Amino acid sequence: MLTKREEDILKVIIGEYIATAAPVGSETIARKYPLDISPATIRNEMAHLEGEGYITHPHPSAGRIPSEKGYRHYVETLMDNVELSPSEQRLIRHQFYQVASELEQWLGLAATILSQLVRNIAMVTWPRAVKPRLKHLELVSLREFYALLVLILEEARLRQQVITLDKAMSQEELSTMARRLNTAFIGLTTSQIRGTTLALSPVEEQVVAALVRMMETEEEREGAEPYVSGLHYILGQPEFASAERALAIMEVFEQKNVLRTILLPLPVEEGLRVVIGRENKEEMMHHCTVVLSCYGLPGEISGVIGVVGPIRMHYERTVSAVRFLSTTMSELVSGLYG
Amino acid sequence: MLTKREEDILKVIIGEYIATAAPVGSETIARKYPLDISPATIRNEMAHLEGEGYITHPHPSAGRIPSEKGYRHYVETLMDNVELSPSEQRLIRHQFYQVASELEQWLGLAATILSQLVRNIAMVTWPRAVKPRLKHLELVSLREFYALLVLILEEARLRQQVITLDKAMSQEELSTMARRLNTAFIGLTTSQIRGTTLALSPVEEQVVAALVRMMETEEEREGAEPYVSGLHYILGQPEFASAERALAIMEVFEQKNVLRTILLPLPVEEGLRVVIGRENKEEMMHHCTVVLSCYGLPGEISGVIGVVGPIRMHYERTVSAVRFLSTTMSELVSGLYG
DNA sequence: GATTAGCACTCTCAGCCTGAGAGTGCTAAC
DNA sequence: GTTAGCACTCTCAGGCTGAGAGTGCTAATC
Repeated sequence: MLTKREEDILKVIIGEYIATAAPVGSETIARKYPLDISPATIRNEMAHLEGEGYITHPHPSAGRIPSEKGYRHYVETLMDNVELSPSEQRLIRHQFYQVASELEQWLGLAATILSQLVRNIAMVTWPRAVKPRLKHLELVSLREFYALLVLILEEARLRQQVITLDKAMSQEELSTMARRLNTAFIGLTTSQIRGTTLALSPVEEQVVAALVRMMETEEEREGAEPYVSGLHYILGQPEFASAERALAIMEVFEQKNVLRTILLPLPVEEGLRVVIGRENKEEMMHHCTVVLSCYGLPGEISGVIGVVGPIRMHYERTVSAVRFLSTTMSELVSGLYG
Repeated sequence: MLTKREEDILKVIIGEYIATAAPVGSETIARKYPLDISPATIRNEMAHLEGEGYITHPHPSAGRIPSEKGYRHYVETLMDNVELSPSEQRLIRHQFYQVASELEQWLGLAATILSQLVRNIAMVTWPRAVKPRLKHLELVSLREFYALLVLILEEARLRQQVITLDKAMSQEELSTMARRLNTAFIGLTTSQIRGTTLALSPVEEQVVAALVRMMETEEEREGAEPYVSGLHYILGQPEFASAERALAIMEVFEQKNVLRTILLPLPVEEGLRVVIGRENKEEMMHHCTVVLSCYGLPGEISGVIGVVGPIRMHYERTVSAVRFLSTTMSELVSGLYG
């Protein structure tokens, strides 16, 4: 167990280290913070903190830096729970109301705003219903034997595909077919559509096959690529200046499949989660901290919003920014589908 | 004017420098390439090449490196005009035929393939018709007073927007309205739609206003964000290892508006263009070379495909890769809209 | 007259050393 | 329990040095 004073010192060390990126010495603490104890006492306490594993030495004569255990303790108990300033909150809300009320726009905007707020990489996934349901389908004639099949799913998501037809069909005929299929399939999930018994012409069968295939693809993929913003911030961080680690991060963000492993650890419950350094499953992310939160309508339709940055990140600000944007996005989403 | 032998030497210097990123000395040239002249002679020739501005010294006792003028000369006259190997060509074509025949998929795939081929950043814009024309519109009821307006434009592009309605309308009523508007507006450009005299109900007027606004936005924006792939390659290049220049490039690619200045210099004629270093308008790009090509159906519907990398890039390979992919994309696009 | 060998000269770069600076841990005194 | 004092350790920037690479010039050669 740590004493109150040890916790104070740990908090100061982490605060200083986050701000300066340099090891923190006992002298510095005594000078900058009014703890009213001498450097020597602080040194004794630090020796204990080190024994408990909350801080370490990069080398014998350097100051102390927080260990991952230290950060974890900080995030869970030490950290103040601040909020974004009212003026920032107003500004952000304003930005959302300025763009068209389209989900796609909001997602991009949320990623941009968040990355600027925390000066790190931000990412936002599409909110996903548990199973895609067909809301509407449309067939548009492109030219003989070719038509564009457009699906509108719940959550106002569009999917399109060019399909080949067995016989030439006019726009009239296509529209009639679309109306018939709409009546039959509206509001259904993939498996329900497959279960429907409906007398289909050969051409209709083709269309339904394509439809089912598209919806299955939709079910399978763990969401389309998330919106990512602020990749360049990683290059400004001293711990990634060497280009080598930065390269690793960039590769993670360019290989879409790896991204999944970052976003996966969040159970679909509400609340916010901080994954520090080696707590990440993906080895490439061992030098990063991820702050994630779900947004949307829990149980119905929800996505993930989060930040990726170096372990030495400004946790208070990051957590408050992620929390605020996740709340804002939840409001927006529920406004659209509530 | 340069003599044949000087051109040979220049070509060797550029080839060596591209391969090794290190200044090239007279000894190296004599040893590695069978020009059958001594280092001393090569030195004399190099002095002349330097006088003419084709190469420079980083410092007095280093070898020579090509100047931008040298690269330009290389690209225009010296460089061999190679093609991708038949097996590579086959592989690429195969990859295109494997994905669904959707433009969106092709664009992403083209960017990915190109960036892997040249190990640099690749980008592909949407192909754009000169003026967007309405192909089909659709109205889907979301809930009372809210509807989703879906536009399908030529080139199979979808746009959607949630609109607010003055009075509650059922899906039936919306479909009827959509049919009426389709009949009136099909195949028209924005200005033609505005010019149409048609008796409209207040609600219809709302929809048309939204429709016109969406199409205008479409006209204005110089294409949606291009597909970009391979950002991480820039970090592997020795000239960008310092993280500082890499940062500049990353910022260019994250601020979408700046991207326009990279893609703008290409006149909408056919053919390929190489923009070397300071030839770029954008100052941030002064350390980069951009290789661009139009693709599509000239005059009707065309986009841009290209590569961004350090000035010291493998020009032969880059040019051949961009050329091949632009041809392939042209074929695919014309297959869809020819 | 073009080419080349020889050589002095210049500059970079890695490696080494050094002293200043920062910080610790221990001990003994308060 | 706290603190002053001090010896000790380690890093880091700066200066120095020798090896290495490459040039440009000159004089000899083809």
